[in-house]
Amino acid sequence: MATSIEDVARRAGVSIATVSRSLRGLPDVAPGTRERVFVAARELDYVASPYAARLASGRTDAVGVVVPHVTRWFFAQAISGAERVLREAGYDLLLYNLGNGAGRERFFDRMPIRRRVDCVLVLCLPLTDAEIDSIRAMHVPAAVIGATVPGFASVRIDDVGGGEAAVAHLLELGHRRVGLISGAPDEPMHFTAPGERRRGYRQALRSAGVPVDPALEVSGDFTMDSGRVAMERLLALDEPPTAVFAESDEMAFGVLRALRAAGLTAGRDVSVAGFDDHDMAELLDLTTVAQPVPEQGELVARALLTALTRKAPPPRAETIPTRLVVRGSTGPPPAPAPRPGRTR
Amino acid sequence: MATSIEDVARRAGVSIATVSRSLRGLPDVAPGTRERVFVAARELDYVASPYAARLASGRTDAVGVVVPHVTRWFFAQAISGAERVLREAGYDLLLYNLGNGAGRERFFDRMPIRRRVDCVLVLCLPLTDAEIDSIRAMHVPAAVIGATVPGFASVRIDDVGGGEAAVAHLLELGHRRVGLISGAPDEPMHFTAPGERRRGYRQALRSAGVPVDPALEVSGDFTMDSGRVAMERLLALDEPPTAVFAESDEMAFGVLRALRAAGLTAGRDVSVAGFDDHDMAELLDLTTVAQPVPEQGELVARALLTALTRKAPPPRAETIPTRLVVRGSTGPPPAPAPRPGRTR
DNA sequence: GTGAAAGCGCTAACAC
DNA sequence: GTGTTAGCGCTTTCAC
Repeated sequence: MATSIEDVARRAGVSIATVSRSLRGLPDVAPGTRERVFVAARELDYVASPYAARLASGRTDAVGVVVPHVTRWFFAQAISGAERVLREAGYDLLLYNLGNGAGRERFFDRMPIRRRVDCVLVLCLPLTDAEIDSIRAMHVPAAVIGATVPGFASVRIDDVGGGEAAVAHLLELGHRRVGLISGAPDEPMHFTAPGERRRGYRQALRSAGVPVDPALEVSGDFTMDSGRVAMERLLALDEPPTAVFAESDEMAFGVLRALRAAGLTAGRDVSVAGFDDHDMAELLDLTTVAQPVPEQGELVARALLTALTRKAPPPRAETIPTRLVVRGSTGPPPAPAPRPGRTR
Repeated sequence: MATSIEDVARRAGVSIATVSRSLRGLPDVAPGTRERVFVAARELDYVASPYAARLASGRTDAVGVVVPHVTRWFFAQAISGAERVLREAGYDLLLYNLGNGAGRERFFDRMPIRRRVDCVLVLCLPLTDAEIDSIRAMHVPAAVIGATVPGFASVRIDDVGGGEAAVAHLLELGHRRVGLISGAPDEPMHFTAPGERRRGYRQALRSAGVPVDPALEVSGDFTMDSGRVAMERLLALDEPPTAVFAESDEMAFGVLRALRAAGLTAGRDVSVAGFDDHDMAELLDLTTVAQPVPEQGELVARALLTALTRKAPPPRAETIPTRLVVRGSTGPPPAPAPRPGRTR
């Protein structure tokens, strides 16, 4: 078997209690003793069994990270940020990738995460009430990104402000018919981004004295393909918009695709603004609202660590700012308006 | 505290051994007894403590997954494939995201993964000999994707064939000056993809009777930006290539960017072929060599599970085929050759 | 400052 | 088919 704490104790000529204390850096160990233990441990290439430690201490030193899809840009970014701070703090990261709907159901049904983590980080954005209850039933600190859940710590961006900035930019360029491609505002999913970005869109219109036209608002589901379909719908309108704000870059990519298919050029014929500043946004020259995703992962991880150490500090909901990145996909409306008439 | 196996035993009127056997589905339990145990467990909402089980059984039922960057498309895809089969098989997935070079060094130095997993899946492609030794020292089954390591199970694609197919396609279109943008062939990293894709490139040229011109081969490092820089170098040649094969889509994206910056159109002025079939390849209309990444993750995970159950089946190195996907970024060379002269 | 000993909550022999 | 019991390898009191 692997070398155990007893082997180290024997070699260092001390008791296993002293070995435990020394190696964990606890006080009340004479410097010389500690040194002898370190040497013995090194010589034996000793590593404490984490599972034995967990059993004895009651702590798991592990955090569960639940994501819908590791493959989606946003989640991968968030995980990497969270992983860094958790790992640094000595925590193990148990990954639960939900995948499809069936996987999601299975997870919340069986809760395989129970009893194996000290806290949970749920990046699974649209959370139903039942799912939230399942997490709550674990009785460990929990945190989310991009949503606000009572009792959970959370980190999110200023979605309203971001949406407003994007649309204000389009309006400043002279656009008056600005389309919106929103994510699905499923309720009660506690996923507030779609609704808030839309609020930002409307607020910007109102501030500019431009009437809100429901015909210009189309729903997608945050995938590229849904963006393409939505844009096709907008292009089919009698009076298509001269600019579009997509609530995510991936949907904006779909918009770009629809434009190309229609023989239109982004930034000239139709302006397009996205949201996220996806890695590919720069390549595609997409104007977008940048949000620092790895940083959100870091922040939420730190919030979790805080919840773990201190005595019940009420979970905070942090909001961090976004930044408009103007690129080539937005420009003034085409000189000869596609149709001279205005709705009103 | 949480409800323990004793609570269940008491409630079901049996011993803890019977509870253990019943819940784990072991034989030699009377159906009625098992049922009573199940009911009691359900009523108490009992979940066995995984860590106690690990201590007692010696198995960890966990696998460590080591990746350089979760955020890179390839790794995220591979993880999702592997996660699915591991989770289904009841394994926990411990994620180790190396991040930067420092993180990598720290990991292989401290090996925080020791004693906590039954096997390791290393997606960390370019592996040094020292790193491989660190993994070996764990004395658990290990597997890799995209490389071949003695003693480790592995899954990879036919890189030579893929590269050859891409370049053959370009040659068939009539191109005679075909550039190569390769990944860095760092040795001894055991990461064979760059070299093999290059071999495919050269093989295709030779088969077509086109001489290999070292001036047309430039190195990148698999990032988009390195692809952009490499393409700029190729465009600066006296006789720039009319077609380019990039060893990864991300580098090909950089190529597309360089072309646009130079006022050139992909597929008309210069043909571009990539490798991977990245999510964005379709949007960017990039001809590429598709490789099934999640499937590779699944396969390698299954190989690991096999290594875990059966008695030492010698680790296999599997190779799976690729598929050429022709899109708009490749076409015949421009009719009036940029420069009429030919090298030879 | 250090050691002895009692668990932590299971699994796995072994006995019945 | 079921129960008893001895660990698994630590942490944590509590003495000294």
